[in-house]
Amino acid sequence: MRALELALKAAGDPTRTRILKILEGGGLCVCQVQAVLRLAPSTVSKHLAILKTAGLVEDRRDGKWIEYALAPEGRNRYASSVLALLRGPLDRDPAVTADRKRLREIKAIPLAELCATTPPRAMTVGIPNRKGSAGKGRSRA
Amino acid sequence: MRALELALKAAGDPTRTRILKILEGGGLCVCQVQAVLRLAPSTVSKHLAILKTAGLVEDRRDGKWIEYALAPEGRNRYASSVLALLRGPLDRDPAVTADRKRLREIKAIPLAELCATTPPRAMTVGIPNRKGSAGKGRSRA
DNA sequence: GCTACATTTCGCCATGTGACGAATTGACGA
DNA sequence: TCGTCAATTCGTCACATGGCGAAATGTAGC
Repeated sequence: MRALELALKAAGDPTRTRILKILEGGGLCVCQVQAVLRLAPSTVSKHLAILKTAGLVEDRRDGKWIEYALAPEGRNRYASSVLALLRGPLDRDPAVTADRKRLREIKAIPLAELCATTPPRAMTVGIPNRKGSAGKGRSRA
Repeated sequence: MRALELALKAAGDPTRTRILKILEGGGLCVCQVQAVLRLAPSTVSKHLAILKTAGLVEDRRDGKWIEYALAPEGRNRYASSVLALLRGPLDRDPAVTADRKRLREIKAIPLAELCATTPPRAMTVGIPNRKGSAGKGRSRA
């Protein structure tokens, strides 16, 4: 039961669903995923690790980058089913289409340039990162 | 995206998976589910509420009991898919077969008798349930 | 109306999870 | 060899979740 549970829980998180949906267009390196989601690298990395443990994605080193892609059919019985479940119906979801749009822009940028501009806050245009009020998790004193 | 997320998260919990699997044999009232799972009524009720919110189950009042059953096909697009996902492959899972065995025993008991004997400790063989101290989750210092 | 009782809601505690920044790891290229 | 930099791991915080018991809810039957 554990394997199915892992797959369902992995896919049941909105951030990870977003990741799976943008990976439908093909494998991406971590910094590309990060650029689309606009989350901290450590956060993205953890989500990817969870998806990998659940068998939903696979990683492959490509030079200095690591590419993540949806797990191929047959790799994991439950994974394939869960991925199939996401395949069609969410394509009209605003969050998904927005991420896809952003992904297209990001794919146009060479990897070296994209990753270099990630740390400061290159394309995180609309996201002031909210000081500690209620935005996300962080809130120093 | 919310609907799919709810369905996946609801099904991604082991206790709720157990519930869904025992409901595959047909609708059950809360006290029957509780007797199979051997969990507190409030806990079972909460799980059922989550499954209902996710569209995976439906409830129907039947006299003084409330019967829960798997949601029929077509009721909720994602729910049907998720339920289908659970349908076959888990049938060999030890936890699932054990629950099914227990369910058969429990179905043999008339509802009035079953529910009446639930509070003290009818078939909760290994579960004393004494007030305060002997519980499980609560182990005060 | 009142009682009985199946179920739900509420309040609580322990644990899990998602987010972050800082520090660590591991390839590539100078 | 050593620095650089993508990615991961570690430590922490705020919040969500699962479990319980006690109290509230609502229906059936008196």
